[in-house]
Amino acid sequence: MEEKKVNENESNLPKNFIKEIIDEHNKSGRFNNKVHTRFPPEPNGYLHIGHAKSICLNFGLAEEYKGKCNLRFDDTNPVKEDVEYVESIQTDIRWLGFDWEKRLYFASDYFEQFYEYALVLIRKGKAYVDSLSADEIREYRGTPTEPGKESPYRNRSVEENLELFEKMKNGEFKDGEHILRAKIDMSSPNMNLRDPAVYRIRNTSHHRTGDKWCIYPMYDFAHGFSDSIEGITHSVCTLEFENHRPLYDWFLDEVEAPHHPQQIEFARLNLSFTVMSKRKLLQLVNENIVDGWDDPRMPTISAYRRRGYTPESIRNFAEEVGVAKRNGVIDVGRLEYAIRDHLNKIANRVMAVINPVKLVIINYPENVVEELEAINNPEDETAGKRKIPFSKELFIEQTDFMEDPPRKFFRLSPGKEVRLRYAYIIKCEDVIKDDDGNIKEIHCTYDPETKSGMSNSNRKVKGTIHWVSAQHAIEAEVRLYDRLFNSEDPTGDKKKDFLEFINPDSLEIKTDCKLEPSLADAKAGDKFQFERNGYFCVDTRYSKPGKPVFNRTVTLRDTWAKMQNK
RNA sequence: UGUCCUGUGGUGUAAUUGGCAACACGUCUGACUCUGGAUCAGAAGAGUCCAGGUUCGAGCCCUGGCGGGACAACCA
Repeated sequence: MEEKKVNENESNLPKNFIKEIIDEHNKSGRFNNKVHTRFPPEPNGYLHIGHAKSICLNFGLAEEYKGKCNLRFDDTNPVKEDVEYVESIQTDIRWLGFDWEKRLYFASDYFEQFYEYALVLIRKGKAYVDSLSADEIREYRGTPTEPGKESPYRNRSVEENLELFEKMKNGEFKDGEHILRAKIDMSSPNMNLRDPAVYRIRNTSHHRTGDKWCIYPMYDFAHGFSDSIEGITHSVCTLEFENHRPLYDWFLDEVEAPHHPQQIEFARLNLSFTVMSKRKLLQLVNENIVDGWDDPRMPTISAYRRRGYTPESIRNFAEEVGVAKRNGVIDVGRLEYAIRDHLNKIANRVMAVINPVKLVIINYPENVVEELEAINNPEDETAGKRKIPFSKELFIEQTDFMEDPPRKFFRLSPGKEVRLRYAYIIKCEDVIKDDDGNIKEIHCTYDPETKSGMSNSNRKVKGTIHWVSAQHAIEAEVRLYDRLFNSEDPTGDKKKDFLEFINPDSLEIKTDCKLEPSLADAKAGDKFQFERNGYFCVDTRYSKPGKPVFNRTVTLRDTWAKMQNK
């Protein structure tokens, strides 16, 4: 047999258009076969799953091509930014499993250098101080289909521009009084080239540079230079910056920057049933529609972490959805698939009853407790086994019993048999109700010959249900989370606000759940599969010793529920 | 009535650069099962936005349409 040889420098991951561009660069030697990327968040909010895609892309590319990836905060707008965010962002990236090593940078570290570049432009006659108001500038800019017109201040002398810019820097003006603009082309069909703003006056202190500056550079000016200074080869960003690329290149060319990176744009992640814009997420937080940035219903990385998602699942998801330039929407079901897939392999199984109803085995002796053996994870032998107590009185799931069952109902109903997982086959003999007709207890008999593992325990029954011994059960609160929106595209309806699509049932709190006793010492963040229910984790905020709170990460695939929906 | 980007099963990505459209999720069968989970076996589903052209041969190339997206912050 001929062995397939895999080139060590070539990964087995699928190619995307960015890797193809990199391959071409490597072939032509444009960047000396180096790959150096960066993830450049603005510290003005929490990272969400869309950022996760970008993080996986940038760090992933670096890893794959044996290059490096920097973390750089794009902190050029002090009025919106905050140190709280620079902390959370680092936490989230580390949690995802990426390492920027010593390369933690801030655009604000380069303010001095940026200022020098601005002077170069002014001296070349490529930038000027404009004294129009913001409103006037907008009017002069024209529209996408009409050319703009030049500012009356456009032809100030270099000397005057230098002097004015100096005064801007020295804090001699109020916000908005003047602005430094690049002198390009007011009639360019690309709006970004119509004399874009370069430096604006902000008499605001910056979270890192304090009061040293009262002028701050704009994104387009600062970003390319930051990339250049750091030796970035491939500056990967989202599609909306496509029209900015000519400007990115213009700045670098005009100051004759020694290193000129390649900007590459890809389609940002859109998820169905989800809103992703920072503004809208902030609104959900501010209006207390959710319980903070890390509310498990949010699409933020911190929320997914709290909800029980694993870094691996998010990275797999990012790899699976791929990278392209076409805008599309990914089905949230894919994210849910990714976390089920991972948790299936690593989460220990456990029995927990979320909506309990009492079940009494009338022919089982009082005061007897059996210790039954249960498998922790059928997908992982090394997870071992544990003991579960069994006794006369149990709790089972309300939904596992029906007085009047439909066809194909494999669970318990009067006169029918079912297996209690890891225990016996039981038969429903009687149903005890209160005066209002609510089921209080279900009475069953058990067959002692059918204990799990016994030689003649192989009798076939249609269903197996989970249970918890009543006297041994520990009580817990369980939070059942569902999608935050009940519309596939909450922002797609122009006539309705996205808040009208909030799913009123996105959180259901169950307070009298009964769990098997092994869960007594579960710690915050621990993840389990509640058999036949879903994956759950111990909440990191509300769970207290002796008063545990579990979050539902995701349900199990449920073909029974699917059948019922038809 | 501009510029740039983009159109491939329901969804998302591929197609060794011109050679029978593949993979994943989803959907549907069936098997297995002490989780209606997982697993296994299989199926349906696109002829690649449209119309021309080049070619023995086009999802890939050319021409012209049509659809979708982005751009008018002193945000990033």
